[in-house]
Amino acid sequence: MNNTPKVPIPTLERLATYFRYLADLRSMAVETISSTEVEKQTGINAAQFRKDLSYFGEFGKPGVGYNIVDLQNRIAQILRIDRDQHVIVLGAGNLGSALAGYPGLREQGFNIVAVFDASEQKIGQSLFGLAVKDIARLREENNRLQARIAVIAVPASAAQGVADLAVASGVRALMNFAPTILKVPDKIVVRNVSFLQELAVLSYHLTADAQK
Amino acid sequence: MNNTPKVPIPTLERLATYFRYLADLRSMAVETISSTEVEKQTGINAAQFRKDLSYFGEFGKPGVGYNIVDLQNRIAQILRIDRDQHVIVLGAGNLGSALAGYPGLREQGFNIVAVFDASEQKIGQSLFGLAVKDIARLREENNRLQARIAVIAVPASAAQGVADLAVASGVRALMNFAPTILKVPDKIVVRNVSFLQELAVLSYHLTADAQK
DNA sequence: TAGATTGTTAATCGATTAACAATC
DNA sequence: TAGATTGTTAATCGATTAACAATC
Repeated sequence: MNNTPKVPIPTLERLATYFRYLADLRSMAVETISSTEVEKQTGINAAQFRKDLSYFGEFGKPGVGYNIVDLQNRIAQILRIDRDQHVIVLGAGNLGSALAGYPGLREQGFNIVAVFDASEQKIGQSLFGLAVKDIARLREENNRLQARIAVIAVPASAAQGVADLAVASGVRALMNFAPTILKVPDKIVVRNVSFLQELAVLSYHLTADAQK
Repeated sequence: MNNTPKVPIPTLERLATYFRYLADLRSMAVETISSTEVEKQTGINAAQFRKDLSYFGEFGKPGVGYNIVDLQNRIAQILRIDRDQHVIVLGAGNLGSALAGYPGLREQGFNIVAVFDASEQKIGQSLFGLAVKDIARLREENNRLQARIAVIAVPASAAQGVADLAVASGVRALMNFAPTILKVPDKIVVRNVSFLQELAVLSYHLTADAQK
């Protein structure tokens, strides 16, 4: 029984943007906002904004707009960031360490509960108050931690193995920083973050004849 | 005179993926590859692959496939990663430091030439062999460095100011890690990397009724 | 009530994929 | 030549945006 009519990924991404934007408005003690005002300030088309929300219900009042606090709460519910989400970081290199210490995540309800690594030197070290754990013990540890989201921050050569281990340990969603295509079971969601891809797009647009 | 018929962004992103994938094949001493083989190994539709390349010319031989070395070189040319691209990192916090030390970038032709920060304590420190420079001197420094790509790794509150400074210093492409919407002149390209967005999409898909 | 703004339908735009003639 | 695979056109799919009746 599936009543939500398949929400586009871009809509979910924008929802996260709205959430943050609403937090800013909230701190400025604004009460309501209209979709045209959203467009002015974020550049996201007003119809787009209304359409995005329409996948999940009715949130505004015709003639008035949207109550900021209410809307932010509803978006938090939709994205399941109204509760704390346990996240584990796999790989305690530069990137894994940076993520473990990134304050923005916890603020938004993503709670990094453990960091794992394979290196003898790193295991046991403290990283922003978290002890680095042996990745060989991921399964036992996650049995206790119950994290469903994992961040893969290991070298490309190790990424598939780590992903397999994560899936076997009950993880259902992966944020993958390794520049490699992961093979995972159908039920598992993967988001690839590729610095190389981003830079390549930028680099392409630097060329003279790529100008619009 | 614009002969390239507006290339979709997803095509450029996939081009970066092909580039890396071809590097792997190359190290395995494979000579040629067909689009169906690409589909099998990467999951990217064979027609998609051919279409992506078709924006830039003809690269394959009917009945044979694509020469791996040639194709990789051509893609490098298209993305301008055949030459070294100078990149500056703005912000020497956890994330900026991690990026400065990320080996994958240099391998792909992205050469981090300097790191800038505003903090007294950080200026002058060494980061993976690079001295952290005073961001107040960005303009003079980049006059010499001539970087056209900048990575913004500062807190959201500082991001717009840093972006303005970068643009005034000759930067034309921005990779923005700050969770904020940057206002920049039309000519400037921005790619936003939002960990929050990624995690929100994952988080949403953990819910039972989000299953396809 | 008149003015503003919503939620939604329909039109548009753009990207993906299937099909196939051309070609090695 | 027969078989394989390209490059490209046309069909499909999906996302964005404009338009507007409903409603505060």
